[in-house]
Amino acid sequence: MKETFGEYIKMLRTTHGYTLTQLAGLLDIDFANLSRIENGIRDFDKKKLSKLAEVFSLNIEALQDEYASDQLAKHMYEIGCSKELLKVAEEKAEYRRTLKK
Amino acid sequence: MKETFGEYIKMLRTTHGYTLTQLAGLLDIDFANLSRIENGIRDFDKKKLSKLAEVFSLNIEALQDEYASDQLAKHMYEIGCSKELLKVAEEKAEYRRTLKK
DNA sequence: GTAAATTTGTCAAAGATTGACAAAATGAAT
DNA sequence: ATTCATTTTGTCAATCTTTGACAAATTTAC
Repeated sequence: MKETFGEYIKMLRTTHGYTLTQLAGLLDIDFANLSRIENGIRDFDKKKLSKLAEVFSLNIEALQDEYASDQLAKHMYEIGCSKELLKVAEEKAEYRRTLKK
Repeated sequence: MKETFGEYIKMLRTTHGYTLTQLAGLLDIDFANLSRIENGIRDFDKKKLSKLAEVFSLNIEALQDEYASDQLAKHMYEIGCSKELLKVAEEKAEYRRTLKK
């Protein structure tokens, strides 16, 4: 899925014909902040993922992966992550895995 | 470099024969917290990277990359990042790059 | 044993994120 | 062009997280 998590939510919302107010109500969040989430200004609250999955009948594990990959992509984007830096990070992540065993 | 940033600092400190108190003094941080940083309990403060580079005569850009890759590795480790998830994240990071132009 | 060094405990201060509501802007319909 | 619904932006207090600071406990080296 090549879109931000916010764009994904907006797609879900519009294809289901919901307004911000309606979806925000179902998710129990402020509609103005949902707007910010869709536009990438704020993050979607991780704790609300299960509710989001419920509302749109999505697989929760898949949704969590969408979320996690989006957060990681954001991190990578923010640090201006080159291929080389990513490679180093992968090795270091692997190293951390070896540590905790 | 296959170690955490904290381990890297500890290596630098010990090879230079500094105690926690001494290095903490040079970096202007609390020695107890430096201990936590070395042991991965707390993060090194990004804003102190230039001071760290100064103290050990390190290339600042290389040090910043060490730091960034460590932070990314930590993030990857924390979410239990699989190869597949990382691949998706890379694509999403690329997508974000295309957006901001 | 003890002195130095390191680690752990704790908590207040600083910083970042989120919730909430108001107000402004956009857009669609007529 | 006016109105009404919707979306976006502004603001700020509340909440959550991180950091700084110092005390106390533990470990290490002699």
